[in-house]
Amino acid sequence: MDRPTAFALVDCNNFYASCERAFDPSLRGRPVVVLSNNDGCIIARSDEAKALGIEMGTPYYQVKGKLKAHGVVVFSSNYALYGDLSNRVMGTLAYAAPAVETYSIDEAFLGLDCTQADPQFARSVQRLVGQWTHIPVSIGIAPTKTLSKVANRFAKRRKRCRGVFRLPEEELDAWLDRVEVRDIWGIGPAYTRLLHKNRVYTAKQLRELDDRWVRRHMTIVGLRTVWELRGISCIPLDRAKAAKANIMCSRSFGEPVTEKADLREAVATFASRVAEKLRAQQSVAGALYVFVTTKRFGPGPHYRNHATVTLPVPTAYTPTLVREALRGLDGIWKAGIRYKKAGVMVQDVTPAAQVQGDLFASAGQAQDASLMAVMDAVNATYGRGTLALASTGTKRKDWHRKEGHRSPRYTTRWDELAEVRA
DNA sequence: TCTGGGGTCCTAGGACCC
DNA sequence: TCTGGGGTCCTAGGACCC
Repeated sequence: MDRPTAFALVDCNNFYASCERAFDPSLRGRPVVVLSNNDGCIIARSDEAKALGIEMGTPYYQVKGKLKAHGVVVFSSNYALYGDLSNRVMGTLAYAAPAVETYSIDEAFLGLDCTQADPQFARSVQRLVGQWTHIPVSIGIAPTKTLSKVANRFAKRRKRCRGVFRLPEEELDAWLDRVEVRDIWGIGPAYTRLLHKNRVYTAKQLRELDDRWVRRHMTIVGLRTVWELRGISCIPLDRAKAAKANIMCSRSFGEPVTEKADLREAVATFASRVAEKLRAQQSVAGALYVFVTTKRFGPGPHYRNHATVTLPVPTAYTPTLVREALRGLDGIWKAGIRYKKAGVMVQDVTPAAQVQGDLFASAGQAQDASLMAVMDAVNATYGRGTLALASTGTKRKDWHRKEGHRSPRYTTRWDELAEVRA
């Protein structure tokens, strides 16, 4: 179904909170919130928690007392659980509908033909997901993806819709008049400011804007949004999820890190996690990026420093990625700084199949190695030059051209500690 | 004291080549 | 002496998403 006649956006309600609830029915009807990494801030709220006026993204410490006073059940996040339940929801959707695009951990677009573009069908999907996964979902139906997002908002907010809403094409103007521009998919804070400055406040006004003006000030992306609001589908259903072009693993630290050994351990962990993700999508990376930052809030100075390391050979081999990440870290680490966050990102990611030789096979061998074993290997080889790697033989077309950019062997770049605007 | 962790796409401008 | 233009690749930065 390349050209569906309509789209449905299926969105899990309060997903993380619903996941916790799916496993503990006694939580039904009670306010639930889920916290981010390090229990830093609130990233999910059940309806009951929302009703108490608890805002998304609020730092936990600011509302701790309030949560306690209202008997709110608080969870640290459990991404393994959420990922698992997400897979079950998506699996159910794939069973129920012919064309599914998994858009995020808690959202999917369905491509609908003319027999399915009605609330009846959506209701049956909603029921099935509820029965099979215990996750409540809302479904918005409309002629384009952007409008299905709008429809989904109404599905969620209008109680009598019970989570299903089809945007009536005949009355589009009247409905879009009630949608603020900031609530449109694709319109963020910067475009909201720009549009307000030009006295555009609603989706209806946005879709009446002149194409040339939109193109000039909001790029082609903004123009697509405007056309989609007019009911012209510009963003197709994308059923195959593409391999990631960048893969990152980063964390904020609960306590500031000042010891180099601690930072090395963290960066080694991030690099090995990245290597796992890389292998999971059958890819190898050509470069990696390491960064460290101080805290972002409160009085300065705030610093961010980073290094890019071009790998001699694209690889997904854990010890190599860990070693190179540590090499990058060594270039940017400075004593006497309280680091609050660090991360590793691999770039220039290509399918492993494009690189001949046994690079990928050898990567697999490291897959089950414990982090300690990896660290041992790293420590054994670190600073002694290269770890023995498979041949560089390759038939990749653009490889030889790119090869020119890869000399000398390590094109490591690191910047002086840069002050970040507070 | 305490503030998430991922990603994508587009554009402008400079380097370089012919 | 005068003085080109088209094309590609790369990078940084800005916008957005969940």
